[in-house]
Amino acid sequence: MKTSTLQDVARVAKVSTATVSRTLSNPDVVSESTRRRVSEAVKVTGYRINRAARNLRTQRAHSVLVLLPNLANPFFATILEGISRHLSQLGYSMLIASTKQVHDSGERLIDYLDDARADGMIILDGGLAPEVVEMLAAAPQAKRILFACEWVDGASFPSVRCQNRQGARVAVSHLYELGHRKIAHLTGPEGNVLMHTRMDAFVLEMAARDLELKPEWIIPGDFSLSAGCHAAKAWVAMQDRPTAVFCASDQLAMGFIAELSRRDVKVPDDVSVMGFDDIELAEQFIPPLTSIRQDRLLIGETAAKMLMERIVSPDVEHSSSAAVLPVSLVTRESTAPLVAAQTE
Amino acid sequence: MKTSTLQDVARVAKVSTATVSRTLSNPDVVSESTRRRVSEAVKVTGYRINRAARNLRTQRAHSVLVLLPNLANPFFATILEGISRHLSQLGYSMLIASTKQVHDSGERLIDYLDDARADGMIILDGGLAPEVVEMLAAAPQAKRILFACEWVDGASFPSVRCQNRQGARVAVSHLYELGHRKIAHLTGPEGNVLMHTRMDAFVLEMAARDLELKPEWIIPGDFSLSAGCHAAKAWVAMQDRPTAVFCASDQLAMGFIAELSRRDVKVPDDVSVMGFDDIELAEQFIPPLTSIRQDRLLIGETAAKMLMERIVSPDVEHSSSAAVLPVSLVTRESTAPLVAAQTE
DNA sequence: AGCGCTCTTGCAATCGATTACATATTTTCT
DNA sequence: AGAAAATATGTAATCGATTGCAAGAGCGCT
Repeated sequence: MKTSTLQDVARVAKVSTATVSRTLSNPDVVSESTRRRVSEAVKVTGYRINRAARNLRTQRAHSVLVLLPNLANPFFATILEGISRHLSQLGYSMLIASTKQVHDSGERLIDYLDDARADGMIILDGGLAPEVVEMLAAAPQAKRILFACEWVDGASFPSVRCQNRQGARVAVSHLYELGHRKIAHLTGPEGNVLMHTRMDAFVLEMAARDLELKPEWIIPGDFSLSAGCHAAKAWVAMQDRPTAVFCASDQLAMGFIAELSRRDVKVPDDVSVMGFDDIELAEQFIPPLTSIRQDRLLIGETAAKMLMERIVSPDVEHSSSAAVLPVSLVTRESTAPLVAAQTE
Repeated sequence: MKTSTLQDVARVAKVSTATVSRTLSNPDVVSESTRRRVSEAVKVTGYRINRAARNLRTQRAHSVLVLLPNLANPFFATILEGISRHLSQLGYSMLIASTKQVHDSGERLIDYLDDARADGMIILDGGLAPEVVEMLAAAPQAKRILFACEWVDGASFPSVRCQNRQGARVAVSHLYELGHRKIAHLTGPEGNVLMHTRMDAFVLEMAARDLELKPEWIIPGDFSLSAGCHAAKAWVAMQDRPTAVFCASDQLAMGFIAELSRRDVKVPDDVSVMGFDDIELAEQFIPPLTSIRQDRLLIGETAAKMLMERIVSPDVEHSSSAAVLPVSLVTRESTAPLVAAQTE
């Protein structure tokens, strides 16, 4: 009933435990005949390696911690899927925790790396407290930490991100080509790197095209549906209304459109709206949402890949410290050419 | 730079490693004075326990595997949050894998329990292949497996679920009280336990109220948005249209409403629609969705709690083998009283 | 035959914590 | 005072796999 150990296999195969271990982890060094005997013995005994023992001996946890701001945000699910896919290929497991929870429990993040629970860490939260970031950066394990999606300006951790600036540029360009000249931007939360990056690129692109940009056309939000609703009220109240709104997230766009439709403002007839992220729901929304697509599966896989490279060979110099993944415009029905009626 | 071990602490505190270990895990048995000396030494050395070593010695992984059908489904996020919350309180970690991925990688589920990677397993997927279920049930570790949300009929694993039948009854009752007599049910995927349970309870409740139920009013679906869209087409095509539709999930309801609105059918004016689950989005949807609420955080916490009890004391008889959590009706704007126009 | 080489294999130490058992010390009770 | 009980601490085995080192076997070459 008890699971069998290397010793059991060794006994059955009539070899030493060393030989069994080698057969399993490095088959080339053992002879053909013992290899067969051992394989047979493994089958007979139903041997499964004991990971706790291996982890202790090899000083590896064979798992990676993924840290999210908030587990309940569907945006992260596909990224996790990508991470998990790559990790399990390499025999690694994925541990999940939320920054909030870790913080509340009084645990220090670095402990996960310190106490042999995880070999590395993928952080999807750029909003860590500065003292936490500093502590991580100073730790000897800092090389096994990687940021994905979000990042911390000034810190030197490797990261995976999408072309946020390019996304904002493409968005403006798309709306411009539809004839829009008065374009607003509904932003993410103050202090968030993505919010700043996207807003910054938006402002620059507007300027590059010589488009007027009234201060009130930068509407502060926070990526959430309800912020989108609030923004809709602000938009309605403007005397000089933009004819198109570029939202920093799909959720914002959905909230914005939902509130407008409650007030009988039609999208895209009365105003064009686009989002960012291209979450699953964007396609099903009414109207289907024009958005900037991020390949979240690829983000996850790339993050896992980069991190694992650094874990497996900590000493080699790793080329790129930031992978920037492409975004693309997905045109759907929430944006439309400017019509005369709107400009009146 | 190397992390310090029990030995280091023992040396500094001038006691044996045994004493240090006791001080940390069972402080009551050591004297006040050594306790202080050890605590001091722990602080000085910056000691962190090595979990791999402890896991090996105690034969515990101090982690639990959570198995989902699909990581990308936002429905599970809150449940995970609940599980993780409870686990981390007890110093346990949460490992995540998707059934599909495990299957594709050729790994056997039971291996996670066998090889000291996890002490227990919470399965959120009732659709496991029968041979997999059988294998799990036959394993000596079967007592450390628990199902949540979904379950497998006939298998004897403990489980956590919500009052699915009660939910269906409350739904019919709600629509009935609004005056509806012709009520359709849009189901989940064929073969899914939730689908069958909810449909079954729906049919019984309709019969109990002596309401007519045409076969075509049971519309097959699969919990997804797009199935909802298809169902809407079916509804439009009916000669004798139900005035209310009870959907087996919120996503179904949203897809259903979205497609109707494309065809200028108004909800709730022309037809009342309600969902099941009360996902975050239900409230933001247009119109805000009437639904049957499941407390997903509680489901997660309860599942973790029940499983941990069984892991910590495997020998005591555990009272309830199935926790059934309450559901509640959340009335919003997608359901309305029947009006004369609809009956024509 | 004897030497050196390669290829296999075994011995035994090791990773770092836990804990049964033994021992030393103090307290309690008659 | 002396025995018994209670308390505190140390000794050393143990969990199960990995791996440096040494040794044996087999081979070719001079």
